[in-house]
Amino acid sequence: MREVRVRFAPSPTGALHIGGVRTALYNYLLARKHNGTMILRIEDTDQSRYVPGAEEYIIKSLEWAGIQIDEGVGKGGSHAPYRQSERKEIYKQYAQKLVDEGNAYYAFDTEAELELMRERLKAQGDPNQQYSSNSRLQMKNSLTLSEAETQQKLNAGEPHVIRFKVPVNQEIYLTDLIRGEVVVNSSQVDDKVLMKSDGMPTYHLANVVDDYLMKISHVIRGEEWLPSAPLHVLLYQSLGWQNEMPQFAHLPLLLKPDGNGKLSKRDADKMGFPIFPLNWKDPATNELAVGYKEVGYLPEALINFLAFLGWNPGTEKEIFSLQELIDEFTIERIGKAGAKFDIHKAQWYNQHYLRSKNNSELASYLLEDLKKENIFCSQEKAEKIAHCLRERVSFPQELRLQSNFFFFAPTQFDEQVILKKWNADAAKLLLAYSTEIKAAKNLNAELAKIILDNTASQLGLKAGQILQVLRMILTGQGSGPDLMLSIEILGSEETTKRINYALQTITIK
RNA sequence: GGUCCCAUCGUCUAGGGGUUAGGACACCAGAUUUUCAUUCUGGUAACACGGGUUCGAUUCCCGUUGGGACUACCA
Repeated sequence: MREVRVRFAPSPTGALHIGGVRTALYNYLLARKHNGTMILRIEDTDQSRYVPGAEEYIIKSLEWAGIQIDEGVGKGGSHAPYRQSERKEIYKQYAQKLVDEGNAYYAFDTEAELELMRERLKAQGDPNQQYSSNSRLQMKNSLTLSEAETQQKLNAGEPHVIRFKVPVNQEIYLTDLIRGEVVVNSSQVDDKVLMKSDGMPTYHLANVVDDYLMKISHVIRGEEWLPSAPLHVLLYQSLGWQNEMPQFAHLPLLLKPDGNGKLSKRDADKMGFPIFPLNWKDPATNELAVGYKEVGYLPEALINFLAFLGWNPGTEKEIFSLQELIDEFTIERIGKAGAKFDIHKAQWYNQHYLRSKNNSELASYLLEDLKKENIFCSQEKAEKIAHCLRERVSFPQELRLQSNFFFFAPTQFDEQVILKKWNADAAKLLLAYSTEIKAAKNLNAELAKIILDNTASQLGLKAGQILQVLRMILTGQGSGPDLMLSIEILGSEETTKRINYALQTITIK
């Protein structure tokens, strides 16, 4: 097997889509598995779609996800530059070579003329109105113009493109690692523009040239590229690189959760889940799209989830660290069918990975959030809170959300709960309990429970009678973490204070 | 419209000529929990359809249907 060199090659037209993260991940897994090289190439040949900040965003996103780049933009390497806009001269050379050898030609057609061509072909009943072997001879290009005319136009600086001269009626064979053999007749391929009139190459030329020059061994990309793969094969052949052609693997698409179609930002917004790894503020609209990171997804959870969208190891194991994914990954086990994106599964992974953290790690999430609100909390207390909340959270932020009553005493109580259980006996027990708790030394959950049971039996009552009320009084909530543990964290002073407040506030009916 | 790709529970998927078609998420029920959550146990639920090939097809082949991608001087 030749040295594995793969690339992730996004264009900086906005934030990195979650599907792009998966593509990057699969590339990365293959590279690491074979001690190969992961390259980041920025495909910024469309100046009109360039979005400032997108490149940095892509790099940061990959970094957060744990996908490491060995070579490329922001990293350097022996095949630099890795930004296509900086490789203009290189593409020009190869385009020239194609023209010189008769595999490409200059075309001077205007947009209006192209439109006219399509209409004409349509009227003729041509099923696909393409600029190709059956129309190129009717157009204004170096195939129809004399050499002198062409040269004259070129010298005059007339706007022009370079088009690929696709061979007539030729079967193009392409082996895809995921889909097997694909055959397409060249008559279905149009004379694609290789060099645009602004002097920039199109994706097709730049991609092939760069993959060749950067010695890419495997092209792993989304299925949306499958239709143009035959064109790329033809390009490799015309450039004489058929023996160095990379292997192709076209990944199944990520589909929207309901209905059908490619997963889009719109769908994600509608269903209420992120589509981008990190927060992204659209510089054009100033609109903020919340990222997976900010919503509280752990990178290891997202990665595990993403890896299983279209790939699986064939065993029943579903929890995989990045390293385990690297060890197990094979292209052969990537599926062919598109995968609907189910955020529930991602949540489940997140919950799993969050729980695998120890109390001190969980505490630091809580502490961080508290700090933003200027709420003081000791490390010890935070860890205790983490301990009693750890089975109840799927996202780090929930630690703060669910622990509010530890920091703020409730001022209002749900009447429904109070009314149901409140009576003279309950009040009596509560008062007695409050007194005992106040006197207790080294109060902990166990002791709080013993005191409650003892107090109740001394009064000939049952602890169960007031538990619900006690919870409401102490936390302001009808449900929550273990009450005795909560009392331990609250401490004897705060606990008695809250009980007494309730006794004063709630009037017995 | 044309070209190409795809098709197992609601979802992600395993499997493969003869299986009680397996797992996970979700959902439902029961148990545990003084609550809720967790946890445990159990349950509902799938081979799109029609033809072949075959002793036998969900699996192989063809077709149909359905879905998707592409069809720009965007990637």
